[in-house]
Amino acid sequence: MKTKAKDTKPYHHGNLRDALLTAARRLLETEGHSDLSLRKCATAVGVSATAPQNHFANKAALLTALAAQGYAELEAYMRRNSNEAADRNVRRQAALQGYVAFAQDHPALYELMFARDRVSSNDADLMRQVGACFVILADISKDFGQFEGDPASVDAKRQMFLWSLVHGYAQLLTANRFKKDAMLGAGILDIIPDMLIESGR
Amino acid sequence: MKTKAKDTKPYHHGNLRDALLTAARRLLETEGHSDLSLRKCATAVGVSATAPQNHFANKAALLTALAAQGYAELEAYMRRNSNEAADRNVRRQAALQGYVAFAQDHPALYELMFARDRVSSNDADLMRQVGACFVILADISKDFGQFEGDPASVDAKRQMFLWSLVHGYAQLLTANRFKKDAMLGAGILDIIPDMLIESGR
DNA sequence: TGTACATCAGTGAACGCGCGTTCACTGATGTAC
DNA sequence: TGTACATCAGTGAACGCGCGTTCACTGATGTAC
Repeated sequence: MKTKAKDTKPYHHGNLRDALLTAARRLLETEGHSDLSLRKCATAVGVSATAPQNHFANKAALLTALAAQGYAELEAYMRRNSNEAADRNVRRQAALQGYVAFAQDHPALYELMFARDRVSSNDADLMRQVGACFVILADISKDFGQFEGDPASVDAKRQMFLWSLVHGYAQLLTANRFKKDAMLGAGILDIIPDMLIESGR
Repeated sequence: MKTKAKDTKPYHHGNLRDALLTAARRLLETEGHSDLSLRKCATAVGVSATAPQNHFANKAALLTALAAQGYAELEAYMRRNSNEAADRNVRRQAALQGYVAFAQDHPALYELMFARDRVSSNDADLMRQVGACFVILADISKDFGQFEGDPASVDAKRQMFLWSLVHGYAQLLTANRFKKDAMLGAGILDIIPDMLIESGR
């Protein structure tokens, strides 16, 4: 950024990759996934239609980067109201509420993150960010609920249970599928059966 | 269908609407949602590009009809291994397994059915089919799990809990998000904590 | 410290493609009399 | 029972649009000597 600070637009953008991602996120949330195009992102940033090619090979690459960014933020949301020193029960509640809050704040991005075949799921950066979220999930699943089987499969079932529950809740909530009045006030913690809360401490 | 059974193609198709829906379903599952177009459906059926307009105003109308069809089938899957005379515990297990089986058999359609903003969700037929599925959900949620609150909100929480769990499981499963070996053998019934099964009978 | 030059990150015109949609039309069907 | 005619469900050429992508190019940056 050592270009002279005139008001003439510099030839090189400086941080086009990030600018494109930001524009893509905005378009994703405002126009929806299927109306998102590389050209629109380029135009939004004020750059020619071909400029994005220097940073993203194609639309899938941009969506993949977007999803990776999403998982990084999801992790931050899950961590934002607790820390490693806190009781696991506190960590679990905070992580679940953060998870749902993320989905509510970025519903289109959240949908993209869990869509089939829209993102190249073997991307290294994406896998890393997904892994970081899974670490939290594994942590808050420990000792939660009773299941049958050997230790490894009990662990797996705990993770699947909690992840399915919070993911399903987040998606049904953001897709506006909870219609009944009595549903509207119920948060993620409210729909976990009491007995699990007792035994999960 | 009183056209003479020559091998010359009749001018009128006879059942173009259904034929288009069938073609659309095949394209949806094989090519993915974003590559589905009215023109492709028309071509697949062997009809001109403008013929579909007589039956579907636009792509959204076709997708909506597709989703409605999906909910009707989901209901059939949920009912297929039990009947109203069976014990509620049997009905619940059968419905949950049927639900997941449907998602596995038609993953792209299932994703469409729960996507945000791809379908006109105020469509009367669609709402009716969704309602029929919800009736089953409400039935199998009765007396399942303990929650706090007045009866109406306890009912709502039970439904939200079970729906979130099975929807999340179905979606994570079909999106191939269960990666660990120990996860692969665990079905929807395996990830419900034992204590709920005991008390839910 | 200067200069030459390779590399990087942009431009802008042009392309072919598939899309939904319009338009004037035509063949088949159903109905009134 | 026949006929006239309205309506329905299709055809096929044409359109404008936005898309990703190509191509030759150019301005800015970084580096070797």
